[in-house]
Amino acid sequence: MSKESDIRNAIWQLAFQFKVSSKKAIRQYGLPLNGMHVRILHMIGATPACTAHRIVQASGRDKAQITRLLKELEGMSLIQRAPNPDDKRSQIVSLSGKGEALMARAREAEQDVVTRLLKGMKKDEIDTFVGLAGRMLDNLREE
Amino acid sequence: MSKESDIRNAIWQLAFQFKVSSKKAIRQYGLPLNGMHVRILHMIGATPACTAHRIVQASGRDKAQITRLLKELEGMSLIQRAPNPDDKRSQIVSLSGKGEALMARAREAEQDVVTRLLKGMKKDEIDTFVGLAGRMLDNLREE
DNA sequence: GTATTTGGTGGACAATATCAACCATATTTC
DNA sequence: GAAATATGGTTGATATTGTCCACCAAATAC
Repeated sequence: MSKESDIRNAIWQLAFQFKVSSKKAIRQYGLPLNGMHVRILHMIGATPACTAHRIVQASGRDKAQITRLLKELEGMSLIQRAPNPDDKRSQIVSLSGKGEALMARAREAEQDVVTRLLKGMKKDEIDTFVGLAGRMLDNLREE
Repeated sequence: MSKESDIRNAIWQLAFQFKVSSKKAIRQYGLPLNGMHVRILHMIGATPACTAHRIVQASGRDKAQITRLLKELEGMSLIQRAPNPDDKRSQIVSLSGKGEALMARAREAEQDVVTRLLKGMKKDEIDTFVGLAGRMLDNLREE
């Protein structure tokens, strides 16, 4: 198989299996969340004064998709919105107590997957991988 | 940011951007294919005596999904089916002339993306990346 | 032979992604 | 300051991708 299809395959397969494993782990923990929910909650938890726009930029997803996911999360009482003092068009979203609690468990579940993923990998190998992935990502983005 | 979210992010973002870029390239070439179509056509082209089951195994996707994609591809006259002499339940799928022609162009489009992806990367870095990704994939699969 | 497994199909539906129109506020331009 | 434009966000509509389940027919195991 050519080098091109190797790298293509590596990216697609790894991402797909990782998604499947993560989803399964989250479900085994009995958490009522799907993949995108978890990812967005992560970002909200990690970003101070997080707005929808910030999530759009960080995730690269369509803003309509983000709007809907946020609405769902709010409907599940996992996040709350507060007016943004800097811009009346937008709101600042943050995790609710329930959201924090759920994410604590989600982190455990995901940690299991990452641990499995990285089994037998040395620290510098992981760094190398993340570094190379970052460079590829930059290559695709700058355009 | 922690090492765990680094690797998670690296995988998700890289795969997402790669998918977006590939899709855009395919569309710019004016090809009436979406991501899964291209991936399956690749496999069919590369696999001698390719059956649906083989695609299911190689792709890791649900067999119902594969059935439908194959039906669509057959509807577009990009593939053809022939009886499998080894097993009357299954059929051997192969690219039609039209399918071959389309894939020749799709390969060009994807080649552009891979070239961009790998810009500035040394050959051994690419090998390292593919190797590490393969090990991670094995970790997730063996379970 | 019957029982079980396997390759494949179809229905139903959930999750994810895309595109365009639109509203309210912010920002720029003059 | 008013008009024009840009930005953050929402909604509708629709496409793509993924999942689960029941089922059929042929293959394999017993």
